[in-house]
Amino acid sequence: MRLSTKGRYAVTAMLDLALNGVDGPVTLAEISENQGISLSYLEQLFASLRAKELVRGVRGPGGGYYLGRSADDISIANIICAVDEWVEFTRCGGRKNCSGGERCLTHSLWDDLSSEIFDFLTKISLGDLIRRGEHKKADKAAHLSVVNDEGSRAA
Amino acid sequence: MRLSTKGRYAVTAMLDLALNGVDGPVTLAEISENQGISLSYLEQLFASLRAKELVRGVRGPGGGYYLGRSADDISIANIICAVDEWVEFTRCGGRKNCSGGERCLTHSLWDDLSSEIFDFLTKISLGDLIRRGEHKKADKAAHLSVVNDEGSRAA
DNA sequence: TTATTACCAAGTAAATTAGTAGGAAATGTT
DNA sequence: AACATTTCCTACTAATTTACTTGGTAATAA
Repeated sequence: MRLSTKGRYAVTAMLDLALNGVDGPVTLAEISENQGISLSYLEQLFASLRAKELVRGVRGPGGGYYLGRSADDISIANIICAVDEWVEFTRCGGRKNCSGGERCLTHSLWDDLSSEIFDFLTKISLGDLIRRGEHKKADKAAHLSVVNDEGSRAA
Repeated sequence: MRLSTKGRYAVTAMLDLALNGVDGPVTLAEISENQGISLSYLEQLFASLRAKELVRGVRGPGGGYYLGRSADDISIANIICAVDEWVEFTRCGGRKNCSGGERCLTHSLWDDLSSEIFDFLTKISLGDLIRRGEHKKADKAAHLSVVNDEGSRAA
């Protein structure tokens, strides 16, 4: 698992798309404006996202992007994997007596950790993030306070 | 939260240190040999780890590194933060009507996700990883073992 | 027909990663 | 005291990745 700024850009853009794409497609120009990401970089990111069918593009005036499927069916891991090019970390394949030997122990430990993080991010969907945001928004709008529900954490 | 190969190197090295440092300090040369990380790069990483007091160096012959504190008191997040230089992602500080406005919503959502991942990695200690590895080792010892050695690969 | 949008490819500047080189400062051993 | 070993420190560099730029082509609604 890899978690870089590139992945964040992608998650942020997808979140923007999910939030603003409820009625009609969202253009990359809008997302670029909203999130301060260059248009061309977004194009690169969306090329990857489109390849994994996480988004669907519509050309021409009034066009833009839709989510490729329901926000509840798109996990954060999906998004990050689409743009971040899964990097194999254990380079023991070619190294002397790595398999079986002790020196690979740390590698397999890291692999376990890595897939645990992956599982974690797999369980969080775009839909989850949106609902979490709606709670926040509602709280703010109603000027309520003390509703301390499970997901939201004060910072 | 950031999770790069640099962080992995650090976690792997710390794991190596924790595993091999039970009786006496471990030299960076050993870790370099074990993990296939260049000595100088390890020196850089350990400079950061030392600054956060996650390791303690002993100079001279027979010297090397100890863990700065108990393996149970060192979280994966500690390690990654030490070497990875926490990057503030939300760049809204200077951007027009970002605070309060809708355009910051995705940012705060990402922040929540980010700190959730951070919490997750905070709850996993080096000690946890080691214990997990010991279980694996026991399994393996009973089996022993397919030597999966493929000869040449460019170093 | 035209403007608008996705889509595509090549190149580049900036940042980060990973490694080199050449030391100096401690410290145990001889 | 001399020496080898090791951390510690600085500066440089190659490779890679990130983020952006430029200059298009293709589809499509108006």
